[in-house]
Amino acid sequence: MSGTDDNHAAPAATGPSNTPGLTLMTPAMKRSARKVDPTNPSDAALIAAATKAGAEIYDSDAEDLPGLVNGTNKPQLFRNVSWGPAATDYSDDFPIHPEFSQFVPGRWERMPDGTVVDQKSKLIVKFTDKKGNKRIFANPPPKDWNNQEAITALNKRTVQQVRRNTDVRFREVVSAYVAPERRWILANLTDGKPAAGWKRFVEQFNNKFAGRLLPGQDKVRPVRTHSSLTKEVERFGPEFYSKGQIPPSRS
DNA sequence: ATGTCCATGTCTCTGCCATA
DNA sequence: TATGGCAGAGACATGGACAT
Repeated sequence: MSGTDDNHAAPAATGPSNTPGLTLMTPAMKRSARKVDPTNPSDAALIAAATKAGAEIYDSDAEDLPGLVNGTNKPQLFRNVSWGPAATDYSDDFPIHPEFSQFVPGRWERMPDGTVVDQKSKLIVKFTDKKGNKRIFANPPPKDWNNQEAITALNKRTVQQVRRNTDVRFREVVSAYVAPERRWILANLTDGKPAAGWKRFVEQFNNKFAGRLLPGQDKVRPVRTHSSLTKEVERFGPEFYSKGQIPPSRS
């Protein structure tokens, strides 16, 4: 993590397990690392040294427009602002592969270089879509930047905008558990738990499946983590595994 | 066309417990 | 008491379905 910024979000090579034609934009930092804690003195100092995004996005101090924001199911969570000139400025850069790091709770986000930036500037999303058209999406700001429900809704909306209109993706497609994997899980559970502990269970599962091509499948099975397997069992234990059955798999 | 919901998989935080 | 590994639970992301 030293020296120059070779860890900016960048178009990563589309991995072998990724859908062809799509570009994977990996976030430079994990969510937890990007969160900023104003309570922490060193973070507070960073915030004090940073500059807030200005009225070109919207005037934060101006009165909101009357009425609730349109275009959202949760208008209580968002401000109905009057957008600044940036929302209609087509002279900017409109990348084909837009970068986007999901909003984190709090107004500020930590960057790879250690500084913090105002997430307000991420509300206006600009890119060139798959048809070559310049697009601008102005997503209303949350009333409370610390409200995770608002942040989640904002992230979902923004990511959909990118996903529907560009070939950029932010995470590799995950593959669902298939029947042979689930049969193995069922066969190796005792009273809903692995007899020899989860660690062993995960190892054995991956020895059996990870990297293998199963009959009727076109892709190699992925490595599963502890969390993935315990969640699978937690989710389907009561209705299926504990009754000696496996959950239905599609395909 | 676009916002949200649903189902599902993964990441992350927290607490427990054995041991140093 | 401090530490490290592990398990459980909750947060949250994704693609597709659904709604308007």
